[in-house]
This record gives sequence, C-alpha cells and structure tokens, in this order.
Amino acid sequence: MQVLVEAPQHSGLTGPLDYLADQALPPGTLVRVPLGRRTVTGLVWDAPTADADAWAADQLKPVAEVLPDLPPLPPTWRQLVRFASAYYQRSLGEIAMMVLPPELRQLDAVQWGRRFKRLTKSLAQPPAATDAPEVLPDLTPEQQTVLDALAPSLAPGDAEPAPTTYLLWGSTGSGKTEVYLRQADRALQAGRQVLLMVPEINLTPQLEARVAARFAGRNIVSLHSGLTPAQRLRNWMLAHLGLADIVLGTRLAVFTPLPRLGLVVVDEEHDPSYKQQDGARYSARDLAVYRGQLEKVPVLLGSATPSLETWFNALPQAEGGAGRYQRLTMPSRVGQGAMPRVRRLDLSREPKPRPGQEAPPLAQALLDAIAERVARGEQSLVLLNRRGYAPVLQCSDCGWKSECPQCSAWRVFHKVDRTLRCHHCGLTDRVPRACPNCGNLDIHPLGRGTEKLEEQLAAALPDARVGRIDADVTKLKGALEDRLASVHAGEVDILVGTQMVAKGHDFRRITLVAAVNPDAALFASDFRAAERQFALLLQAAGRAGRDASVAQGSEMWVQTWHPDHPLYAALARYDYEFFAQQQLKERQMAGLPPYAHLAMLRAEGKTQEAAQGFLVEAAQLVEALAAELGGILLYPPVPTAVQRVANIERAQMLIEAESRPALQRLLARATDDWLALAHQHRPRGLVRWAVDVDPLAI
DNA sequence: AGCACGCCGACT
DNA sequence: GTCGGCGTGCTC
Repeated sequence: MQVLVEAPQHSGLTGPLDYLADQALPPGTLVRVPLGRRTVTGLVWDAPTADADAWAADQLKPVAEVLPDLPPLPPTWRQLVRFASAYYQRSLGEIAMMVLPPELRQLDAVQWGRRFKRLTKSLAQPPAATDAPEVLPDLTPEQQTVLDALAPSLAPGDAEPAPTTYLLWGSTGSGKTEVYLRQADRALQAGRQVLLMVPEINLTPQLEARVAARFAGRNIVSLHSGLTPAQRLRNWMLAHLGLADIVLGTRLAVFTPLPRLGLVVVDEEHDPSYKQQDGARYSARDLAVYRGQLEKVPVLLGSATPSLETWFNALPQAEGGAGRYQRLTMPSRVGQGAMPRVRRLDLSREPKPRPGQEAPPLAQALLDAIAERVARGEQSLVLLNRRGYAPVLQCSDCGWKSECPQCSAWRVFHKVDRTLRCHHCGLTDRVPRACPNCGNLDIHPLGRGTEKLEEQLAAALPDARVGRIDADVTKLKGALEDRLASVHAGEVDILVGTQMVAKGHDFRRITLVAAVNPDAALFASDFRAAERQFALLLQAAGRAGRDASVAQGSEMWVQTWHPDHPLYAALARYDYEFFAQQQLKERQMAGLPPYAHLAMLRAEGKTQEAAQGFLVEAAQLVEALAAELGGILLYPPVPTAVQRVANIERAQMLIEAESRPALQRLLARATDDWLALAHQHRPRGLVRWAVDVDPLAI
C-alpha cells in the first residue's frame, strides 16, 4: 500500500512509500508507519502506478496503526495536493503533511482517540443563536448589480452552471465585504460551506467579528498560524467534518478539507502575503482558483488594485486580455464618501537645507496641513516604509558604517533600546559609544526611519500627540490591537507607520494621509515594485475620509521628486485601469508576467562561487531540453539583491518561458537531475537549493 | 528532516 | 578510558 510521509525533496524520498496492510485502506486515510527507527504519521495514497519502482516484498514493513474515526481526506483534497506538488516542484509527502494541522501529525492512535472523543463532545453544541438578527445594510445599486451577476453561480439545480472565477474590482470603501457576506449567505442557505481568505493574521479578528455578527448561529472558525496547535486542530476538524460553515483564514487555509464547499473568497487578492516565501512556495490565490475549478465552485477574487495577472485574466479578449475570469466592478465609495484629493508635493521646489543643517521631516506645506488637522481635532496618517531610527550609522571621521558582520546589509539604528539590528539575520548589539574602527565619538545616523520621523514630528508639532505603528511596536501579542484602539479613541493626532497600517484598518477620523518617501519604488529593479507601490498608496489613501462627514476635505499627500511620474498621475486620478494598461504594455514589451512565465532557481552556499557553480551546471543540464521545448530562456546566474544573509551566500537563476506548459515540462524533467547535481555539489559548499515557480520578485 | 553510524579532540 | 563534535548515508 502506498503511503505519503513527510520528507523534504532533498531526502530523495519523492514519491509514496510501500507498506503492508492486512486490509486495503481507502486513500486519504491517516496512518502511523515505521520509517527508519521512528514511527511517523503518513497518508494512504492511491494504488501504485505501473511504473512505480517496486520495493522488494520481503523488505516491506506493515502499517503500525490507523488513526481511528478520522474520515479519509477526500479525493478533491488529494487532487489539490497532487497539483500543488507537481506545479511547485515539491514532493507529494511534503505538501500533504505540511497542510495538515501540526498537532495531528504528532499524535499516535491512542492519543488521537482521546483527542477525538474530547473534540466531538465540544463539537456537539451548536453556537448559541442570538435573539436579534443583525439588520442588513441597504445595498448600493453597484452591490446589487454585482450580486445579481453572481446569483446564477450558486443556483442549485439541473443545469450545473460552469464554475467561474470572478474578479470583484471595487474601490476601497465600495463595500466589497458586504458582497462577500451576501454571497456567503447564499452559499450557506444552499447548505454549503464557505472559505474566506484574507492576506494577514492581523486582519482576521476584525473580519471574524463582522462575520460572526452577520451569521450568528452559524459555526465560524478561523485558521491561521497564530492559533495554538490545539485550536488549529479543532478548527480544522470542524471544517473537515463538515461542521464549520465558514472558514476564515490566511493562505494555509486554502488546503482545508471542506466536504460541502460552495464558495471561495480571496480578499485583497493582489496581496503578496498569499505567496508562501519559504519551503513550498505556493500561491494560495492561484491554488484557490484551481480549487474552485476542481470542486466546481465559484471563486471570488476581490481587490481595489488587482494583481496584473488577475487583471489580465479578467480582461476580455477583445481588450487584449485572457478573458478567463468574469470582471465585476464597483467604482463608487459607499455613503457619498469621496476618495481624498491627491496632492503631489514637488520636493525639487523645496528650499535646500543649509549645509550642516538637517532637512525638515516633512515639507513645510505638508507640516502646515497636518498642524491644521491637529488644530481641528482630526487625525493624520504619515507613511514611511522603513522601521527603526536610521537605516545606517556612520562615523564622521573615518567613514565607518554599521555593516552587518554576517550579511551584505547595513544594520539599522534603533534608538528606543539603543541597538544596532540587522533586519535580515536579526543580529543585535548595543550601539557602540565610539566608532569601532577609529574610536571617534562622533558617529551619526544617516537617513530616517519611522522612529526618527515620530521624534521629528513630535518636535515640530509640540501640541500634537504622535503615535507609531510598525513591526517593532506590535511585536507583542495584543500590542497592535492596543495601538489601534488608542487611535480609534482619539488619543493620537498623528500616526506614523509602515505599510502595515495601510492595510484594511478602518480609521474613522483620519482626514490626511501622507507618503513621505515613496519614490524608491519608481526605479526599483524589481518589476513588480510599481504595481505594489500603486496598490499600497491607493490602499493608504483609502484610510482617509472613511467617514462621509469628513471625506470632503480629506487629502492624500505624496512627497516626491517626480511629481509627473505616470504612477502618481494615475494615482491622482484614482485611475487603476489606466495604470494597469500602462504596466501591461511594459510587461509585454519586456517579456514579463502575465505575458511570460517565470521560475527562479535559487541556491545558497558557503561561498558565492559554490552557489553560482551549482546554478551554472544546473543550467547546462537543461539547456538541450529548453531548446527542444522552445521559447525558454535561461538567464545567467547572479547574486541575489542581498547577496549574503547570516554568512550564507545566495545566488539565483531566472528561467523565462513563453508558455506555462513548456515551463512546467522543463521543471518536471529537470528536478531529478538537479537533485542529483545538488548531491554532487554538497561537498563543494552548496547548502540549499530550491525552485520558486511564479516568483514575486526577481 | 530525523536519526543513525563513525571516526577524532578535551574531560570526569 | 568516555562524552561529543558534526560529516555521510538511509528511511518502504
């Protein structure tokens, strides 16, 4: 019998292992099997294929035990795992076991039996039905139109409708969430389960509260990595047993077995968090779309600024798109709230600071505008995408800079605890009193992060209460919630933050948003930088004027050296469509997604030569195959943007293909050879290697 | 990945 | 004499 066990690719155990069993167990059954000297959890897989290498019968070990009472994982779940494994070039066992609750993988049959009994007891009680059902908000005409278009997608009955992927393109504040909830309600009414995905854990509690208020009496569970192992197991079980009606989760939730699945929603589908950035680098958004097709269930992708891939897929063929998704549009903000007026502030016209004098934190006009807000009792949000006090320290005498000894990066000066911290490897030291190189006492910060901006704003506007939200102050559990609550309570006049404040939070009294230093993205080498920046700025703008009473005078300020840049011009008009068109044109000319398909072969080694040496030979191994398949380009290996992290050198090689199937065929056939090659390169200093299919950054 | 076996340096 | 460093190799 074929059983999948958890084993990374490089272990060489790529396929299922063969075990003896007295009776045939259905595929999808969880078992415990002996592996080497230990016993591990495994998953019964399909019958062996004809070409599977047979293991000598006398060497087969028997299955140790079966986890009782656990319904087998359904065929569609196994197909999703099979697809993810093949598409992202990871072993079946790794994917299958990775997407099960960690707790489940650790229990033996006895422990599991006990847990299951306790679980079923607690599952028996349905949630208390509330006495007063929520009053539904009136739908805007746009919401109504969209819901009408979505109606047939769930119609039960004889003529099975073709499953469709929808792009719900709605501006920030257009009421996308209400559409999700109404459509979810339809699915629930039809007796189906709903999978609702959000990009970040941060955003689950507030959405969960809203979902719970709407669907009182329904079983709603969340699934994300912030849960305790016991909670995660419980919620997963509820979903798998068909007892949970709504699963609310982050990217890992895409693999939740749902026997009655009727709708998948991917909120903020453009968000990079949907792509796993280590291990099996899957895109939960793309897998959600696949899963929808597989299970014949509609998938609703929502965004104000869709990823260009999704936009292209939703663009009709007549307009040069792929016409694969159906596009639904909601351009207006709910409740007359207008988007804030965008003001581009030309930094080149600002007076230059006198020599030796520091530039003011913000241009005077922007500072005045914020002061005005403070005086009126309104709030402002100032965005700077760089945490810490200063990105680097420098000695004024010998020119020493605070370089990380383990990485090719500067260590960031954090003034609050007087540390130098590497944002790549985490190495932290107290900031030196004097220059470590020459002993000079005058070492000064270069540049500016959120800490310094907070300090400068407090100094420039002594009457204002300045607060800050970034990854540093929200590290502790509950800290983000506390900070947000204090902003909501009006205890903060000016909120300084990184991109994390731009996402989703519903600030009622912010009437001014300012992007302090957004230009870097305009000239970044990363081809997705502009797309991400546009999404971020538009999302940030959406934080202002959420309350119609203050929307009128709300503003979005952009401090820039390039006020006429097309990105800002499009932002000023809130013209995503124009921006997307421009970007698509550029991508087509440059042969980039969605017009080309990419994979990145990444290598890490003790030396840069070790990493690149592997890549060079890896390229040689597939050159002939690439030529045979055609339309495939292998780029020369290069060091990654941050070349060294924690004393490991990193390099990468881009593979570009005109067609996705060709790329897939290449990778499928190359992986075994690369595995063997990596084995040879191990003694030569290769540490790790991996393929990243559809990489976000190149 | 685990977890072995295996062959060389500083300790009860 | 052992405890333990992590290099190499295997798991149906």
